[in-house]
Amino acid sequence: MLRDKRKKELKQKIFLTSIELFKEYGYDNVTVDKIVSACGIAKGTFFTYFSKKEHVLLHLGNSQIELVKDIIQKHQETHLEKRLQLIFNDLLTVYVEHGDLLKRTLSETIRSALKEESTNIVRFKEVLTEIIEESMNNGNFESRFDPQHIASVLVGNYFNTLVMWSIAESEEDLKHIFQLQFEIIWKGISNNR
Amino acid sequence: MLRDKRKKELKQKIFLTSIELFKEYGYDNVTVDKIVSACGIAKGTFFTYFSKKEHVLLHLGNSQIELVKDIIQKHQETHLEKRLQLIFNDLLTVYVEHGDLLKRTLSETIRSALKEESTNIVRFKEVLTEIIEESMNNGNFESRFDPQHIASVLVGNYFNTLVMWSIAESEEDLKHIFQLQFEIIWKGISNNR
DNA sequence: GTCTAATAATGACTGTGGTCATTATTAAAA
DNA sequence: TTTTAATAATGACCACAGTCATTATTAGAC
Repeated sequence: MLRDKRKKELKQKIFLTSIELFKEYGYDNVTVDKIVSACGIAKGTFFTYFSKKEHVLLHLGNSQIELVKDIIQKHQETHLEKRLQLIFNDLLTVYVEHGDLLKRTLSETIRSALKEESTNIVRFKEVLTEIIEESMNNGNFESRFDPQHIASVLVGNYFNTLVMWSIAESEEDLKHIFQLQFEIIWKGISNNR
Repeated sequence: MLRDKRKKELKQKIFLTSIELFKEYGYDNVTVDKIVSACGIAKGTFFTYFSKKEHVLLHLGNSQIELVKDIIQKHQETHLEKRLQLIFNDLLTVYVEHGDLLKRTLSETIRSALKEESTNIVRFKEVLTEIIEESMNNGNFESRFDPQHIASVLVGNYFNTLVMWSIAESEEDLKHIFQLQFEIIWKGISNNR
């Protein structure tokens, strides 16, 4: 149907325009009115596509999480540790590309996870749980811990790294810090005694 | 000075009244006007004490973090693992006491950490770093990892547990889940090979 | 092509967070 | 006690996110 196509296009247009403006002027300095006039639409229209202004950022976050599946497909490494490292590495890359918007997206992702539906983070955890179980079933990985909790710890560490890095404004490489912390976690996860 | 005492009292009054109202009606359903009329003050006065409505929640979060030092003093256990468990356990207790407000406080804590100053989480991490270093210097604890990163992983896991638990609305006991994940992390941290 | 039902766009309007110039209060100086 | 300078309280006011009754557009039925 033509209508559906147009809708997708318009949503995308609003999304891209918003992001562009956010990057240029900062989230707080961009009013919905500005977005709307930049798109050449009425204010109400914006809200038929994104019920809240913040939801534009969530859309950004979501599209990242959508990527998780692709990224996982991409890295068919059998060694779980290596595979996880590759996956997280790709995710961090995508996140960092959005520079300053990262912080805002990050807090909106967490906030929405805590408020409304937004299964976002939960889905992420589920996907990780799956590949951990898969590795366990294939005999490529052993652990005395529950895949659920392992996945939870991994996700927690991922977000923690992003948050801590953002706060610190550290010059240190994000991926490097993640690597260091992943090492600690991995030692805890794996069966090496 | 008399003035200073009154200021503290008023701030506390605004704080307590707000929290009470939030618990009764939910954060979003309590307008600043309502708080203000419940306190018998003018709107502007509210904002001389809390520059944003959300800052009331941060005050709640902060006062928790302030507790960290007391809690640490309280548990002078020499065995680091045990000591950390006791500390986190106390923190979780305090947090959970605020029930539904927990989620909102949590996301505001993270959000503010990412936005403004709010060294909150950073301070928490620093305090943990200190006691880890202390234990290392006393020879009570050995690890091949950097205290900074260990503390970071611990803090990450603490918040992660809270977030995941809040999202899941799990009936499972928060402390139990934390315990399971702490076990994983601790195995990663400690020198046992 | 016309009619109709469903869906989308519109923008005046509202509620609420937050500001700021003005007024009131206090602590200390004269 | 009076004066003065600093600080706090006030509430009319503003900006902006989000709503909703109304209008315009589209897809399909006939």
